[in-house]
Amino acid sequence: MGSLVRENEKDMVCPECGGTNFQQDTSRGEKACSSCGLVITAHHIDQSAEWRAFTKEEKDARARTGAPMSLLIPDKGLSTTISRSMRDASGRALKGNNRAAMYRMRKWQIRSIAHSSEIRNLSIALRELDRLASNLGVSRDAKDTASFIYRKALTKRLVRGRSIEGMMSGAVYIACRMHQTPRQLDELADESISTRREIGKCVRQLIRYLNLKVPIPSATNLIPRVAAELKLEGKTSIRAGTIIADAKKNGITAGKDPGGIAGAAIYIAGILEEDRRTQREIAEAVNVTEVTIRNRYKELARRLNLSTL
DNA sequence: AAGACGAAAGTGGTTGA
DNA sequence: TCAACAACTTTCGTCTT
Repeated sequence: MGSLVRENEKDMVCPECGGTNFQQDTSRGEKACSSCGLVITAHHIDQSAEWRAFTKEEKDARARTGAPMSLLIPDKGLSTTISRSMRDASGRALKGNNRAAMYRMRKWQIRSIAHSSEIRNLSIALRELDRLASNLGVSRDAKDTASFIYRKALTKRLVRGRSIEGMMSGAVYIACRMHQTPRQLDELADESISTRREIGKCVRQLIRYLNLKVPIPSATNLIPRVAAELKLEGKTSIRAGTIIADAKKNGITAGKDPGGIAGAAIYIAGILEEDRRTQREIAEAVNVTEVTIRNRYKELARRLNLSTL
């Protein structure tokens, strides 16, 4: 299925303007023409399994058939422990080879327990990832990245002492930024049990200890998603994009909430292109208040000499 | 009546001593 | 660790369409 889609993409031409460049709006599964904004394909549905398996055993274990496995029972009740007393069943001390063998077995057993606890953690975490990704419309690529980040965090023991949900939310947040489809901390916090504050902490930890380089969220990247949400015409979202580009050149955007900038740009573009949205609608879409939209928009209008406003 | 505007006070996060 | 600070929010009264 995947290859088919990719082949079609290669020689795709926009029926509206004949353009050949397309912008992927992964949050909605939409693809839009870069020059006129026409939405070409909507609703790519991911029909593949949300997990990956490399061996038959793994596949069998994860297929959703067969008796349910409870993740709430540690080791599914099958664990055995080897004591460190180094004595046999009748209490005699072990000697020589036996002793060494027992020591090795114990070591491996401990390792396997540690390993299985990671797997348990991961299976909970990946379920959380699925939930977050589908509720937030996160692309498959970003999802993979999030899962990769989480695994790294797990092996580096960063999850210890923090909630799985918070860490996973942080991983998703970072992954989205890396894929140029930023979500806001508030959006994550709405879907997660964790608070915005906790997620923020996790994000900082992840970036610091995994040495991730994460692009700063830019207002530009917010446009496609918001445009889709507000059903803007193509020309309007393009106009908004150029306004933001101008604003960046003039250095007005530094230190400002990208949501506010994007909102203001869209508001202005709406007026200029006769495709108006109310401040309230926009404010809701970009998660800032109307007041912020107003402030940014007045600032933009003044600094960019947009006299028609 | 809905939308836009702006003042004033409050909040959470960053910075620099 | 604390205070200062900028950006943003909340709230609310007023003006405009």
